[in-house]
This record gives sequence, structure tokens and C-alpha cells, in this order.
Amino acid sequence: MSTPTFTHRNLPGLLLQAREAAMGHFRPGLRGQGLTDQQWRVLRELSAQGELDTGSIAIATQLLGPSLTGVLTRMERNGLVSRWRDPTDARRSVVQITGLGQTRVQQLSATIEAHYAAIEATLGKDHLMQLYTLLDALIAMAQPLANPVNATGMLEAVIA
Amino acid sequence: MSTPTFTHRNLPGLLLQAREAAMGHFRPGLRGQGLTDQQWRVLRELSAQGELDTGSIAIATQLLGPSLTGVLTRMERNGLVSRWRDPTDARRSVVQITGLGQTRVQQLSATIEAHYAAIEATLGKDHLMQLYTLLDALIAMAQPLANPVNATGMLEAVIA
DNA sequence: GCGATATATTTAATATGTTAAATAAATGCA
DNA sequence: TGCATTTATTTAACATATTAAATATATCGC
Repeated sequence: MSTPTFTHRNLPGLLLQAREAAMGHFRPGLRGQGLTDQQWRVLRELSAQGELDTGSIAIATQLLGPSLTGVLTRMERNGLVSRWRDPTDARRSVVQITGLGQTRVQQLSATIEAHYAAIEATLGKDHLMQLYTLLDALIAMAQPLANPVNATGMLEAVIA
Repeated sequence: MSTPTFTHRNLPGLLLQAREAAMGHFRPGLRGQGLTDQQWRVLRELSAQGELDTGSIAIATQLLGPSLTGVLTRMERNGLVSRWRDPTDARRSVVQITGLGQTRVQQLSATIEAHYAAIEATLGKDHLMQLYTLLDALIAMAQPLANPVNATGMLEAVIA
């Protein structure tokens, strides 16, 4: 018998499976409103934060700049958000959720909250809080390199 | 002040951020070997399990059938895996890791194990085990609908 | 053995992800 | 002021994700 190559469990794989398990509860509702996962991430963030520049949206949603460009273009086309240039810094784009976008969020929020209640009931509230804490700790480990907008630029900054 | 729309934290978002945090440690090594995230998932699974049919690979890697088709095509082109039809059931494709693929896994495994040691040192071994347990519980909640190969077919099967 | 149904995978079309390079505007400083 | 550098976003090229439909093979009941 040869020694197994990996002695630890596949952490990214488990996180991916867990995310898919959670999204499995939410996804049918999103699709029912004509939303992709990525569009929902943007919409949820805008709903919570008000108007945001695309850089902040990229960080909050874990979407890279080029992906976000396309996602926002389609969301604007579908009337979910509006976009304009920041007058005080013409490099930045600012995005706001529209009334239609708000409506979509409202239509989904009740169902989603109900699913959270189900998750809480299964795991137990204390265990869910514990999970949040552990995920926060894992996320904190990566903070120094967390800016997802321009990974190349960040890397160069670190090397320099 | 209006009531916030969501009373719970964004669990899929946290899982995504945590996964990105973990992958941030591993990704540079993968890219250094010319591997995408998805190719690595397939390679790691084949390395652990030996030869597998594409359906099993899809489940293990959380890749949908059509994505997997393209990923395997490119991996075969790059000499990482070989593919053939199952002689006992010509509907199935069977995939095996090549020597080159094994080499890539070996070249990466030491670095990756070292990163796991770092994660364990930061979180503490007990907390990491606890995290595994909680993720397992979350994953188990979705098991009845877990087959990712053909979500449409599964849904129809449930409805029927 | 044969046809209806079920299973496994691939094709097609569109959306998203990733990397590098380009564009554009702002900032810093001679 | 004027130019080099930095910052923010977009474009381009290719890889992957998603959904529905197509293809091919297998299984079941007769």
C-alpha cells in the first residue's frame, strides 16, 4: 500500500459543496425571478448598501472587474440597476438599484429568510453562529491579499 | 429607519469568500503547473480514486456534465488524463490520470500540505475539525437533490 | 427480439470567469 | 504647468458555467 498523497480533507472542495448545498435552496427562487447567481449577489449588496462604485461591488460580491462589467451591462439592460460616472472622479462608475431591482429583492427575501430558518433549525442556532465565526477566521487569513478587483496589480504591489 | 431586508448573514457569500481565501493559498501553485482550478479538482480526485467514469467525476468535483466535457477535452489534449468508452456500457466514459498528471499532483502536494498545516496552526486543529463537521452537516442537508450531473433530470424525477 | 422508457454524455447557445493588455482619468512632483 | 506614475474600469481572448435539446446506448416489459 502506498501512502495517500493528501493527509487533509479537501477544504476548498468542502466549502464549494457546502455553498452549492446552500444555494440549492435559494437558486430556484432566483431563477424564478430571472436572476443569475451573480446578478443576485450584486442586487443583494446594492439593496443593503445603497449606491456603490463598481470597485466596492467587486469586493463585496467576489466578482472580478471584467466579469462585473458584463454582469452590470446585462442588469442595466434588464432594468435592475442604473449606472453613471462619478462626477468627482470620472474613473469611477457608480451603480444604484432600480425600483424593479428592489421589487425583485422584496419578492425573494421572505422565501430566503424562511430557508435560513430551516438551516438554523437543522444545525442549531449555536452551531450556525459557530460556523459563521470559523468562516470569518478563514476569510481573515487572506485579508492582506483580498482585493479581487485587480489580482495582477495587487500581486505586483506585494512584489514591489 | 426601515427594517433591514435580511436578518441573517449571507451564508453562500461567506462560503464563497472562505473558499476564495483558501484557494488564494493554493492557486499560485496550480497556475505554476499550468492548471486551472477545475482541472486541479479533476486531477486531485483521479489521483485519490484511480480511474473514474465522468458521472462520478462530475459529482466529486461539482462540475456539471457540459463543463466537464470541455475540461476533460483540454486535459486530454494537455496529456493529463486519458479517456475511453466503458466496454461493458458504451454510454459511459472512463477517465484515468496519466503519468504526467501524477507528476503534476506530486509536484503540488507538498506545498499544499504545508498550507494546510498553516491553516491548522491559525485556526487550531480542533476548530478545523469542527469546521469540517459543520460543513458536512450543511452538505448533508442537500443530499436528496445532490446529483449535479443532470439537474433537470433530477428535478423531473422528483416531480414525477 | 422489439419498442417504450430510462440513463449517460455531448452539442449548442448564451452568461460568466480569468488573465493580460488597453484606455482613461487622477495624482504626484519636478 | 507638464509629464511620469498610479488608479479604475473596460476590451479582448480564451476557459468555464448553465440550460435545453440532441445523441447514443441500455434496460424493461411484453
